[in-house]
Amino acid sequence: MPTIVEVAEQAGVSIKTVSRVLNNEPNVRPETRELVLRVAGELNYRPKLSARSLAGARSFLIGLLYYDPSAEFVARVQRGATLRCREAGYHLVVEALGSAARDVGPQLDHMLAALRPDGVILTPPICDNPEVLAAMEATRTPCVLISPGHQGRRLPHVRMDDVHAAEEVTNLLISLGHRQIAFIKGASDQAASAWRLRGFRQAMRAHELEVDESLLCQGDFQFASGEAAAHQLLSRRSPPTAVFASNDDMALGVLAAAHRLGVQVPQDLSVVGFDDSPAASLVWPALTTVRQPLMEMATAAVDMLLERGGRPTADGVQQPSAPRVLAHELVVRASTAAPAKRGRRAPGSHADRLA
Amino acid sequence: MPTIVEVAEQAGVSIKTVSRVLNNEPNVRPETRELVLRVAGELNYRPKLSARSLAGARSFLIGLLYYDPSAEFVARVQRGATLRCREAGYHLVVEALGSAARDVGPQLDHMLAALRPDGVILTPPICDNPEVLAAMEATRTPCVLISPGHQGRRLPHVRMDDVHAAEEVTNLLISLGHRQIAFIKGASDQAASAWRLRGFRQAMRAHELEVDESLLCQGDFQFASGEAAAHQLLSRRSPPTAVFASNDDMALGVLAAAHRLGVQVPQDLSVVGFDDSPAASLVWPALTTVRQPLMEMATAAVDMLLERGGRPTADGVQQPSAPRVLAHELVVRASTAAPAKRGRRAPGSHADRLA
DNA sequence: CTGAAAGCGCTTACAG
DNA sequence: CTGAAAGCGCTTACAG
Repeated sequence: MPTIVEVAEQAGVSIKTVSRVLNNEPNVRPETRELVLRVAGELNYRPKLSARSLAGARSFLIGLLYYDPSAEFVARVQRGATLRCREAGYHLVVEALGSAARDVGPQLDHMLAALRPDGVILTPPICDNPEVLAAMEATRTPCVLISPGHQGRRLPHVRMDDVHAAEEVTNLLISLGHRQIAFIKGASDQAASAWRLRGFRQAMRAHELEVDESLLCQGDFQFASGEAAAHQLLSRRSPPTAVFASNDDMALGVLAAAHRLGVQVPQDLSVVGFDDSPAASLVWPALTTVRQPLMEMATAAVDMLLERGGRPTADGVQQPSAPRVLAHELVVRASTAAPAKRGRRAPGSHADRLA
Repeated sequence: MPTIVEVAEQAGVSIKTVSRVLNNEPNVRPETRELVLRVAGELNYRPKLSARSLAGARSFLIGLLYYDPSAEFVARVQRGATLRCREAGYHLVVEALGSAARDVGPQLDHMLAALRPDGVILTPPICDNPEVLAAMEATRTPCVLISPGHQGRRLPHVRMDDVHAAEEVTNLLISLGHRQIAFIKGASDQAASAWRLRGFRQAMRAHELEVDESLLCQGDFQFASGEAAAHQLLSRRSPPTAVFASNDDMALGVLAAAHRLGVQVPQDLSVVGFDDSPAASLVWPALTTVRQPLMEMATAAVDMLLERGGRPTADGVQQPSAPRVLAHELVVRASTAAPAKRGRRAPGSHADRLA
């Protein structure tokens, strides 16, 4: 493998000039630049990362830290991050943090000290882990959080608007004619759960519909909790005509329960999820849901990191990047429809008055 | 951040001795070793990877290359690989190769030249890409392939026994009493498709059952192809009582088609998939399928890489590691059952004679 | 616009 | 069992 010395010799310049050309620094005569570029190309020269990293201030490494999120989540984030990294000449080092939240700090310290990444991307739920956040600050490693909860919102982050998305979902159901809408909450320790519930409530209020608190079920983002909630909801005297589950896995549980109970979806029951997981389009009927712009969020995160990590601004001040909120997409599929005319609504219910 | 010099000064030894201790080299007095370890611990010293990499022969980096496999596949492989890497003091650099198979070579060259990973893990389908394999050989980078097709089987690799797994699936159906078993093939350009089909044929032959070639459908591993195949199969005069789809996505398609046509699963039709994707346990009825030991395959791959990358053997010869075949698991769930007694079998069929 | 020197923080060969 | 020297392949700060 050729080194910078060989390129310099072949081109008849100093290694410093080669370095300047390869790093796109100014103050090189166009002809010199071209010459160096040509020689480097001929020799198929690639600067060695470890040498650049040791000599310079950058490591050209971005860390991606995660712990047990859904496979789909990691995969999408990762794809966005690796693509953007490659464009910028960076590389992505991933680290799946061990399950024991206890020793997450040491694990991180080790990784940061050994690798000295120029930035780190943190995904839920570890982007809300105080120990992780503390380790990042202690080592002064720039980081960007993806979809953080309340904890992380004071740090640079990129997210979507969960509240607004949940409003849109609710509006869709209302516009189809649904009034008895059940809502299955997500895990209570995740911020997204609260935001999605808030969106649901806001949309209902905006349409002057009262939220029937008995139609609010506690779930935990798992399939089984959606299934259990649906069993309970569908065996009521006056079952809801629509169920808004806080994520797709729970919505799939609702679907399974409906199948088992002989409740037709979407004729007898509309079902909506959240996430647009792969399974959402693989089940029958395909699930109406919300697509998170995960790839876009990841590329934005890399951009934010590189902006920070790049040359300091003219005035030498590093502005902490402002949060970015990316657009989501309501994906309407086959699991939603207008409620059947001859519903089994309870007489005198709020819904009846509206109908 | 402390450097090796500071540790050496504090401990009153040379940096070479510190280096020896940290690398677990022999020829250090136990007391000296302990002293250095204590000082290093107090200073919270971590050797910088770029310096070790530049000075030494190892980069402590393992590359994981993939291109567009299922999210679940990457996630499982990656989790196994990162965990094992951490244990060994290594780090995992992932690279999602661009979609254009054309410039995969240059992308790889760049990555290998810049990073100089001590080894690379290749996943399907790029572990069968001749250009990729050529780039690996050209740079003499050790690599281990995960589940390669015929192309890659001459290189070090780790895989499961697809043929045997498919036999087991088929045996299960036969033992339940099925005789009219349909098989949906996978994408014809993937080796796993052929292996799974072979397992099916072998099991049928072992039970002296004839394979009805009209019950063999061409699929492509996608949901839609399974759905289409099922529509065709279920509208036959004498529909099969069981369908063996070469992967879960197609099996989910079969499930969807069955639902739509009012065919009860598993009462009227048993359905089996392959992969144990997350959706497999999220649909109703939950899918009987085969779980690939992906995490285990990944840790084995890292082990094989580290063995090669480690100190050369006593005789200085680097033995190419032998392939490793890891155990899979047949996961029996709710989508399989004995066929209904009053089947709609065609009179005089082979199945009738056996029944 | 260009270059000679020093140095990043380790490991490698070598010497004792 | 231990260490002084050289060097890995780049970038940084400086000088011209």
